Amino acid sequence: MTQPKRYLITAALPYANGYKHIGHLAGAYLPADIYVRYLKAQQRDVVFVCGSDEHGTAIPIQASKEGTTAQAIIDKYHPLMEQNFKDLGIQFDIYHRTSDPLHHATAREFFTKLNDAGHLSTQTTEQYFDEKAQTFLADRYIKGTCPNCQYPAAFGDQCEKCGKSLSPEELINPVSTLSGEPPIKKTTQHWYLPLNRHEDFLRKWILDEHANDWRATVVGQCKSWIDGGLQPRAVTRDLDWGVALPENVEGGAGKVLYVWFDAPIGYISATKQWSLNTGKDWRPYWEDKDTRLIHFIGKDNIVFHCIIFPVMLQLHGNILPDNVPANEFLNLEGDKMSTSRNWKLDMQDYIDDFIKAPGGTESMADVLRYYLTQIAPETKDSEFTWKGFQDANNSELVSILGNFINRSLVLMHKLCKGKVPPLHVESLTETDLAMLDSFSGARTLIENNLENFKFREGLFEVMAFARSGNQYLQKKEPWIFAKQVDAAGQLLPEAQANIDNTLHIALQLCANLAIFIHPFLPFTASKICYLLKVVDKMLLWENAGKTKLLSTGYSLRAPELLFRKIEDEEIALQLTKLQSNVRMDTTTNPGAEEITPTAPEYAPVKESIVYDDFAKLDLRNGKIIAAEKVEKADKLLKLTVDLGFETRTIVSGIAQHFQPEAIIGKQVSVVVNLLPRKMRGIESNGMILMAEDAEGKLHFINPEGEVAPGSGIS
RNA sequence: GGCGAGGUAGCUCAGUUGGUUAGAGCACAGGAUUCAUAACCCUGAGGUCCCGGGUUCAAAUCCCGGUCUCGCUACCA
Repeated sequence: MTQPKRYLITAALPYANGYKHIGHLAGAYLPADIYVRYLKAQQRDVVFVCGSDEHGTAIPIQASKEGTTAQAIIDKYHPLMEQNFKDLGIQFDIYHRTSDPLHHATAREFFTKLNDAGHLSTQTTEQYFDEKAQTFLADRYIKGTCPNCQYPAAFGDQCEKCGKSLSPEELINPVSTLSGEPPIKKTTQHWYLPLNRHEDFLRKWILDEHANDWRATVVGQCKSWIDGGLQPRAVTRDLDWGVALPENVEGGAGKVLYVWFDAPIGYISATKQWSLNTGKDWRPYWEDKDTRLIHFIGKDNIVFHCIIFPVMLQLHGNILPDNVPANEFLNLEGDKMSTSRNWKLDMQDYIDDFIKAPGGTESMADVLRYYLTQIAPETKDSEFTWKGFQDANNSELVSILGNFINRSLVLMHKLCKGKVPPLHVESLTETDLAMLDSFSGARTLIENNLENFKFREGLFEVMAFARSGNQYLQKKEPWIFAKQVDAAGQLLPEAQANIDNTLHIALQLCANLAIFIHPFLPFTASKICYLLKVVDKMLLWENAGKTKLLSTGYSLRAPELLFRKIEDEEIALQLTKLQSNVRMDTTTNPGAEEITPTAPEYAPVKESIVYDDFAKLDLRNGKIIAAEKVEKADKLLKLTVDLGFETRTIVSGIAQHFQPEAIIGKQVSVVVNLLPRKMRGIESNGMILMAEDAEGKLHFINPEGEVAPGSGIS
């Protein structure tokens, strides 16, 4: 593989609606940072871009939760996230934001170019518009009389009574469910990215050309999408938060770009901002074929970075990504990380507890980087446990890496007067030579792993190198030679030569360790440099594997410990904290995800109703007398419910929460005057009321004691 | 239900195009040692390679069926 002229590395734009957790860190930012640091150590031309994704509907939703404005939300979280990354040593060349005017201009330009060239399709429709609410109405927000069966409360997409699919235009006397007013018709036009036109290109590019060099899970996911048939995807939407369409675009007023379209363009605007900051040209990074573009993301983002954005880039005349090393998910203590349940570890929390707390150090950032790299979900989901974290620190960082550096320096101070001892070539043993020989081999191993995005294995090789240092010292036993003295108490010259050689080599190994560990643990690498009294420039990769990095006679600093032990109490504290935090705090830090718009966790309180509206509902107590799973549906249970006056079949979407056998005999609350509806071929006559808790689990709503089936509820 | 990725030691994971006795780190046990943060070093124990068939001289690896986990998707009024 020939080396490209330059690299552009991106890490998924974090969504600016709350703190990001360590799953995000392990999935995208940390591997990206390791890769970038390695490339930079190689002195390659590389730009590492990232930034906050500040559009989409989740931002205004978060704003209403926090009782503030969308702008205030992004202004709050953008700097916080930027600082979190800094504290953990994630070293972006630019951390931009999509609310920046430069981004808006870039995204508009991108849209315009595609639109002018005819790469977007449009669809103009007359859509119902609620003047009172000042918004276009989605189909299900419109009600009216069904043209088919005259049922007066049919929805805009389907009549509940006769089951006929409808469009809002067919409804007689349509009414907005938001305001209750008759909506007016307003012409609206939307733009679409016709992905279906590019199926051949995607098939060839991904399934042929990258079948082997991309991760299996990435290719598989793409294949699944392509085989499923690609559909045109709406690029615009009627919303007031986002990148407004260019003014000269006819019919574009009041519309913004869909967040999935504008967010990845954020990589380009970030590069432009970097260009403004540094005076370097941004264009080659996005246009020159000699640039290698790499997107680091989590697996939830595969479709955007492998299907949609590449199509956009290709149409716009940009280069395509060379690889998209998507990671799987990171679980926490036996369970999926969840923001809504607060089962997670935020970067901010880790920083507060281990780095910025009294007695905290920067090196604790490296401990997290170490453990997260060691368990990186490169091929399958993996799990963060506090015990694992403690073990990784105490048994590996402290005992192997930290200990080797420390014992080398201590021995050197005790046996070599605090200076790098000379190398006595004539007295080198086989062990010495083998050790020296292994330096370059270690470099090659680590290098190959890093080039192929195998960070877990790369880090393992670094530790293996440190371990070999311990074995070396053990074999050479300089502390034994230190006892070989003559009658006058003077150390024998052969013994001194042997000691000198051992420590000379051990110290050169320390210097190499600094270089090798640097992409992974940058703070540790700097600290080793400090102890060895060398400048950070030594960390350049060209020095890796060299055996003469430290010059003879150079005096080094007194040893300081690189890592401290993590006590059981600290781990217990974190576990307690995790448990006690569950379910609290559901009002802040909502759905954390990049690019993909998210659904609200709390629906806003609905429009007030009068008592008569409520009285229309007929709610009854019922008893489940039979339950079975509906075929070919994951979520549906077919229930037979005794309502006293009759027995009904009701289909309910609760299969993932209850075993059919376990709910027989349960009392339930039923809406009995809901019109029948067919689901998976079975007619459902009513609806079971359920409560959803913070964990998303469903619970029946039922009376405290036994109440006769058919009894009214009000 | 459809599609995709996985299931290998107590834990985290390697296992290239089938090829001796399936590997590593950590944890665990025993030993040795004392320069080092009760650290290191050596040795060892520990496996139904998810299950069942099939192909083959030979299967963790290839094929078929099943099962479990995760993700996407459909079903949720």
